[in-house]
Amino acid sequence: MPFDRRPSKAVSPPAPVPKLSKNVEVECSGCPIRHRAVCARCDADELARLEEIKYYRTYEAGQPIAWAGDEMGFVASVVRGVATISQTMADGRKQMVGLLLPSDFLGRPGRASTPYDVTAVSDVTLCCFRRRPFEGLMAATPHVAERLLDMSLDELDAAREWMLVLGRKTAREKIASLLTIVARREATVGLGAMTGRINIDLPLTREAMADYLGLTLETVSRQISALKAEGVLELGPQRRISVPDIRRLMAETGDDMDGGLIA
Amino acid sequence: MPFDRRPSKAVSPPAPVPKLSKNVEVECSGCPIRHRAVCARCDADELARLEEIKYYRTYEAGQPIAWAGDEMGFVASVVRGVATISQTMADGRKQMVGLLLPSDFLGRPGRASTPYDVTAVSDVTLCCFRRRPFEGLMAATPHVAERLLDMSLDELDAAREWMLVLGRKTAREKIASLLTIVARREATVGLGAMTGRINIDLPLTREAMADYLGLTLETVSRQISALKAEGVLELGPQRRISVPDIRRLMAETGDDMDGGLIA
DNA sequence: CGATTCCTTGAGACAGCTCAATTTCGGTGG
DNA sequence: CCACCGAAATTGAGCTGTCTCAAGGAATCG
Repeated sequence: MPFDRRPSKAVSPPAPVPKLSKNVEVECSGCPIRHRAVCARCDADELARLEEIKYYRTYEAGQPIAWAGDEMGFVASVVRGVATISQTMADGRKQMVGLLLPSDFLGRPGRASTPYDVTAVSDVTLCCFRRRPFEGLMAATPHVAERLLDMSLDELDAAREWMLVLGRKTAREKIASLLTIVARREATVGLGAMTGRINIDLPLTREAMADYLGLTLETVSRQISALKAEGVLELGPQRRISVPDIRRLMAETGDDMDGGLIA
Repeated sequence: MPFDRRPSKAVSPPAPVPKLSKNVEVECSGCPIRHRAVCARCDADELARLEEIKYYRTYEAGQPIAWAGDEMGFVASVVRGVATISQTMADGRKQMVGLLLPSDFLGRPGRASTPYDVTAVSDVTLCCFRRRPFEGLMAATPHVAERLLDMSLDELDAAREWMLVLGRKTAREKIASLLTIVARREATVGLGAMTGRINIDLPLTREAMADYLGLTLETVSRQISALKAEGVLELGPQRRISVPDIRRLMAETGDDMDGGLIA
């Protein structure tokens, strides 16, 4: 059953009716990404106005969220799940250019159509805001725009870090970098420090990793096998990866990891 | 001989006296990047406040503007010249992650130190704003922050386009992509349309291009020689490149260039 | 003009790609 | 619960685009 929106209020017909899913989380206050998403700095008043224009939408693993060139009537925060942002060339070569994890922002205010394919990798829940009202809200209240600027600059840094990975690192270093980055991100968000054993839950197929790293899936597989053979990582079922000693993995990234957050 | 500036106007003392260079351009109204830089949307009032905290600084070709890890007391707009943003790995591998052309913004409000090396490639003039006052101004007036968000999102798009280049394109396609991007940018800014013969003034050495493209300088040289041999481009003195037919070059980028701005 | 820096070109090596064959995994229905 | 199926992953063998190492040549600048 789709979440039901406030049942009162004779539904204003222009609103696009999303046809999805059972979850009915409406309270921002209880939202798992409340303090990390684009709404992080909103005060009660701003939150209330966001709440008015927000709705949830879910996608199953593997489903497209948008194709390049699509009109996107909304922008959104990822509440849970993982999605990828990718570009495809005419002959099929594909490159992932972003990974959307919970609290990440999707879409660009002021632009109607995405230039990227966006795909749900695991089951994904989005907290969507219709674009127009969101843009109005951005103009009216400073905190959303401020936060979005900060998040965008973080993304730009991430993209630049990734450019180094793509342009200059070996296959092995690329794999280690991907896993380290995801591990770091998971450590930051939730539980666990960047030390000792770490479990990485990265629901990407070998092919998806390859598209991320600018490699072929065979090369990804070979490198992972090699790292496993050397004991740097262990493979569980369900694409689960366990890293006995995160520092050994980080040592394989090629980065100067002195300036690390190592205990 | 460098441009000489209006010699008049007793300098207002509070401005930090840049110890550089003879040029003293003070009027925003006559600024060549007035309508494209971070100040583009400022009204007269906001501009006046910017004018109070701004000062010019110049760097000669080849000089470093900042090293990774440096404290940066200012943020800045590039007024003229070209600078590169790059990252270097411990073992010397280097990757450019950004190209700063006139009107581009340098630095991140809210952060004291750069994570990147920034280098002047040609003689560069920056319009600098001391960081603290600039941050204050951003909080106080909406137009600067708005414009900066837009510019950052454009940069993010550019970075993502670059990720495709780095991850999935062949050496030849990389060269063609770099030249096309610069040509497009030059066409947008100034003179010339994206059609017919185009002159590209890209003051990058082969090595710098290689660092940009994730290649070696030898491969860059070979590919450029090949394109020249095929008549796709002509090499002048001073690193000047002339493209007889821009569409032939664009056809080599691997992009689907249907959606082009081709006449 | 020398000296330096940048560019070009060649020849051989190698990392990662391509093509191809199994094997393992995860689900599904009998 | 097991047999089966398709998708994903692994592994092998040979190929190739780019890198590495090396030697000249062309600019540019005191």
